[in-house]
Amino acid sequence: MSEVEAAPRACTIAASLAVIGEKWSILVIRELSLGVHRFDAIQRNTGAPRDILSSRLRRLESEGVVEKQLYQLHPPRYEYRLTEAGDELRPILLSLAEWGARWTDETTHATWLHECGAELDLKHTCAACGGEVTGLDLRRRHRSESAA
Amino acid sequence: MSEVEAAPRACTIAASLAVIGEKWSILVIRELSLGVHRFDAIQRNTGAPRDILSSRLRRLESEGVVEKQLYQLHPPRYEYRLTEAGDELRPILLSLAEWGARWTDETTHATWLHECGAELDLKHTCAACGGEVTGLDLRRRHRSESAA
DNA sequence: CTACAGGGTTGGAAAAATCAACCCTCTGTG
DNA sequence: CACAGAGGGTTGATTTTTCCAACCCTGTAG
Repeated sequence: MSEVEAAPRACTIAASLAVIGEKWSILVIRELSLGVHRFDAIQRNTGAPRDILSSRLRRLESEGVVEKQLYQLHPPRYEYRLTEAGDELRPILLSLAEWGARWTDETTHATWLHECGAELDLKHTCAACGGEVTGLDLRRRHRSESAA
Repeated sequence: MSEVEAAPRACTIAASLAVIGEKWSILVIRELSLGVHRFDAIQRNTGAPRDILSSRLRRLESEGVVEKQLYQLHPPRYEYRLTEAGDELRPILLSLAEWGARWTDETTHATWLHECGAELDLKHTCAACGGEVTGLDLRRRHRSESAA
């Protein structure tokens, strides 16, 4: 009778998706990354419905990824900026951009360039050993134990 | 007069999301990356409803990210594997995993380790200049012109 | 004969996303 | 003053997705 009931795998990929995995969220973050900070412009550039955009911005704000800043009183006007946590989503955007360029047949889109002028071509290396990261090696380790 | 009608930004991030951006898709790809290839196990490990999983696998297959392989006749049984395109989604998974570990308060999850034994800590560098990639620099360049 | 593995499909209920229209505060124009 | 536009949303009705539980089918094990 020990019904183990098989919970889904708890992992940080799922945890990330719980924050930014809803429809439109990543495109909103893309716009903020590109320096577009206002509701109307974000709405136009992403194509998200206004009500959904409103809801996503609130969600991202409550998750600490986005900050709302008053830039004018009378009438109050806000703009949205990435927090540090939001800024660190950049590698995700870059990886998505690169994959899409390589594996989708978008031909009319803009190209992503690195500041050096070269077309986006990322290398992902392990900060510890310097080796290229190829495998996905999951190991269970409960981090709460290091908190004494 | 000239109604520009402001189409949303065409970009490869959006193109990628059109392929893998639906709910559960990335978790399915995570499982395949981890070597879990069968319907039931993917269903248990992700927590996705069976009908949705079925629909996602078909979608990913038709997008060329996943391949369905018969591993037994009588009764016919299939397993799912990543194609080369699917395999190259790995950097996206890794970036998501890393961000989640740093910015979400998941404490009971497993940790991702590189094969060298160190905890996941990625460096993203430009293959051309070797410099760390920090900016997101979008430039319009129509690629169809180089196809003569 | 019954149970279980494996891989799904089906129908109905619940939740999300979409769309169009509206609201509110100002500022600028005639 | 009246009206339009910028900017940032909200509201209500409709359509799509998701979710859930139950079912189906083939074959093996007890």
